[in-house]
Amino acid sequence: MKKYDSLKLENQLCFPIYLCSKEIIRTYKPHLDKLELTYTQYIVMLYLWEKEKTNVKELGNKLLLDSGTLTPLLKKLETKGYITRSRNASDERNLDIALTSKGRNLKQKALEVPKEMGKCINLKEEEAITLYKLIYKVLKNIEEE
Amino acid sequence: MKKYDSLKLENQLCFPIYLCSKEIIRTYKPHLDKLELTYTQYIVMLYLWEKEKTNVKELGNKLLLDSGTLTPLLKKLETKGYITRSRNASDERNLDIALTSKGRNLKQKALEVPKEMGKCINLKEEEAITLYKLIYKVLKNIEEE
DNA sequence: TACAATTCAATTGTATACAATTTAAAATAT
DNA sequence: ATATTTTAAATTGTATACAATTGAATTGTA
Repeated sequence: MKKYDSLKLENQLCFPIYLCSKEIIRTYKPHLDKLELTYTQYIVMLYLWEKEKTNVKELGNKLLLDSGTLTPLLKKLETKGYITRSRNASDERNLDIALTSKGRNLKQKALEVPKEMGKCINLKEEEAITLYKLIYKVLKNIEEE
Repeated sequence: MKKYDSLKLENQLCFPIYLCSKEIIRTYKPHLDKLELTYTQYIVMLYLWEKEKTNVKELGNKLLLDSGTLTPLLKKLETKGYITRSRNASDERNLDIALTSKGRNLKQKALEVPKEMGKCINLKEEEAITLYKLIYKVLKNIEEE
């Protein structure tokens, strides 16, 4: 009889998730190159395309990134002309981030990206939903720790 | 009727996987600190605890890391005394990696890590298996691309 | 055999990631 | 009102990640 070692499976669950994250990001690269965005810059833009405005603190909470990562990244997006960075008038500690029209226009080109990526990931809709739910369950469980 | 936008889901599948990978690695940190290992160093050690010996090329293929990442990381593991690095005698292009006795002994301490991590991830065995299979399916689909 | 092509680790350069510290601003307490 | 504490972004330092190049060793080929 084959013994099922759940401890080993749990041990190894992180590794394929880690590989999967890296591989999906690698697959994004050629598509994002066309937009002059890295993956992390892309998820910042995704958030801005939804919200139009944000600030560093909110972005850090949503993307789980700290200012050490965001500060240089946002400066690059500013240099590319996709966003503006400005101190909030009523609380100078906060740095407001807003889309420029150039950044807003980029959304049209970006619409092709999820289409191409869906083809690569290539799961049935039902499988994608199951995976999505399980990943969020793990995130929730870790958060509650 | 609620319209289900599969394109949007596919678009967003990468983001939770990316978050999940980061969060699991963050959760590993306090446990791995006890072993003086980072997460990437830990997965190298996991591979060595199974195989005892390897080389940079094989490690790169298994962990999907290139020499730019592995070379400095392996030098650190050598400095800690967990591995040896030596040119292969029959083909000097290859760098052999082997466990030291100190590295081998570390495995005993490391046995606690997956136990603690299983508690954090906290999925039912059936859910963990489903997640594991779906993640590997995505990896396989991307590889075939 | 000599020379071209290939292979592999190391190096260089850019971009995350995050812990820890610093600095400035705002909120709170005395 | 001033001092203390808290908050937020920036900075510093360490560690991945990976593309592109380099250099040494090996293989394939004319």
